[in-house]
Amino acid sequence: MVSIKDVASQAGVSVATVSRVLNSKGYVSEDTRKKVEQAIAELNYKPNEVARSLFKKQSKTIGLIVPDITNPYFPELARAVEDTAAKLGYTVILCNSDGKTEKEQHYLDVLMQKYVDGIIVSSNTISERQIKSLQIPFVSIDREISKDIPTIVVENKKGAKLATQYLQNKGCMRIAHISGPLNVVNANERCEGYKEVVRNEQWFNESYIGNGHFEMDSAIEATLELLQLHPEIDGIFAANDTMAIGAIKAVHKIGKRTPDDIAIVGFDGISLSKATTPELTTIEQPIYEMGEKAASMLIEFIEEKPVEKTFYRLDVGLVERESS
Amino acid sequence: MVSIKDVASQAGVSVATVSRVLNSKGYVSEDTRKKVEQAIAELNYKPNEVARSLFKKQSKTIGLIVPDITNPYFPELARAVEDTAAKLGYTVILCNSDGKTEKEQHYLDVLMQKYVDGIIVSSNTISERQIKSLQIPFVSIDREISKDIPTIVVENKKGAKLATQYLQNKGCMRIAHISGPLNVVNANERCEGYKEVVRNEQWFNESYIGNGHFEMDSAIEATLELLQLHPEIDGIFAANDTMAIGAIKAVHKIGKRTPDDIAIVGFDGISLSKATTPELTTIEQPIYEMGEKAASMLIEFIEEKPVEKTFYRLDVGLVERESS
DNA sequence: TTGAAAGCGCTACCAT
DNA sequence: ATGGTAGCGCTTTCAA
Repeated sequence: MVSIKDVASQAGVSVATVSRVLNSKGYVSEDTRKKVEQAIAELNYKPNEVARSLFKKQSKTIGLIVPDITNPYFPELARAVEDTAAKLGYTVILCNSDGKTEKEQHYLDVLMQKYVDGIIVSSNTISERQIKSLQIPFVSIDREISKDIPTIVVENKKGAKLATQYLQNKGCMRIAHISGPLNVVNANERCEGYKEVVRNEQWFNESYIGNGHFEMDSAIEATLELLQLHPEIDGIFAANDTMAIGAIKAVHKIGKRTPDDIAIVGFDGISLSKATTPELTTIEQPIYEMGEKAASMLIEFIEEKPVEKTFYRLDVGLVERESS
Repeated sequence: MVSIKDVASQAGVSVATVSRVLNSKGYVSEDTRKKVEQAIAELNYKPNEVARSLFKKQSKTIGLIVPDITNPYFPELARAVEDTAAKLGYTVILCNSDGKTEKEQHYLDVLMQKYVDGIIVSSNTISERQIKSLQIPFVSIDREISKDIPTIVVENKKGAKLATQYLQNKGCMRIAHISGPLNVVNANERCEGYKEVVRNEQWFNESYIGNGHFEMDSAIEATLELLQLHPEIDGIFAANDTMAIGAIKAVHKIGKRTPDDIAIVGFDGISLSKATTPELTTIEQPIYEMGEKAASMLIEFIEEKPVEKTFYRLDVGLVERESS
């Protein structure tokens, strides 16, 4: 690799001068700048970012910790983060935590050692203390950890109400809910939204809520149980799209039809939801926008630019398709 | 951040000694090692990887360039790469190229500046010359660039033949193909495999091949055209799962049924293929294994360990589900 | 067995 | 306007 020294001698100047033209900082005469630029071009010189990082104590790199990039919600998020970071001159290190505290802590350590300039995390187990002790810019996405931590989330409760009311308006008389793990804030909020709508219905009781883990198999199982217990169910609101797809499968399995016998609504608006038959009616999150916002906010922190707001609760909307 | 100096003075030794215990290299008496380790623990010292990188000229980081992480094929691949890299002490920088040469070149430059130790790329546009000029370990995945470049691909042709023959065995009399972009090697191989099976059928001619771009909308369009031109088609082999899903939708749209009227087989085995109704019969690639292999091979190169083989063509298999 | 010091490539301060 | 040089945190000779 050609270094700044090579450029300096090639151009017949000192490394200090080369550094100046590199960073457009300090006085450089037009003439010498030309010479240096030519030398750079001739040698195809690219400054060594590692050396820069060591000196500047920042690396133009951010870390992104997600539970599992294989979960269809996260690729779009990751893409948005990467796009935005790249646009602003940053690079992103991807980490999969599987939602496990040890893995998260491990990655946090590794990222700190690599001098990343900031971190975006989607986690329910990480604590405010843990984050604060890092002492670097941080954004929590899709999960609310503390009002004190910059956060991007969506209107979970509102979305859940929207979904449930929509099902009511469609004429559903018995609406069940398949929840996510209730210790996860967003799953809990979605469940609350559902309950708020049906709580006062005379038919309602807690047995209309089945528990899933945000993935398909658990939802199939939950749906099957629900339908056995309450054959009169004619509408299901699932706490995410993957589970809604599981619900569709379960309904199909016992020979009923979607939406004719049972209408189904999901949550998230992952691209998968357009690929199923019937296409899924869902509460759409602005996933790309969330990633974009998280990255740009993080980088504003990093570059110490003024940040107007540090807590975003983005809006969601109903996308009506064929499953309802 | 606490540095090696802090540890040294805390332990009452020189930085050289601390470095020795850090790397278990050179002589250190049991006694002083204990002292140093204690100091490290007390101060919760973590060596600065950037400084290490600068000296060692390697960063324990690898780059992963994919066209688009949002394409359902790549998350699983990325996960495998990340898992394997993490296990071996490496970190991965994710880059989305959209298959564009400029973006690829840009990321290649950036990754070089960051001193990544190696790069894994999925690309059709990148050239052997480009790669060779990088002078760092490199693995091409899912795309064959040159016999000279370490590569992980699958038996595309064999898989395509498998799919087409299977459709024949299922009793299909007129089997169409929806190809990917034919300038992409794997799309071309899959098309060749299909042709090899049907070429000698009396009904066959090139108009049974529709062109898609490996994504859903193009496949819907292609299928609609194909079906209009040849209403007698009773089997479709799509060059990837996303397009197969598009085909299912198109078939559904014109009121025919899958698999009763038209059987459909895809290619890839992405997790999406299990989520559709009907579930997709497909030629399954060992995606995770490919990512795993790519990462471990790359790291073997990086660490200059002996590598037995540098070109893997992994096997594929038919997974029979409901769409056929 | 340990320490002093050079040097990885770069930036920024201080001279000139 | 330009150059010399210290120093970012670490590893690795070389000497002691």
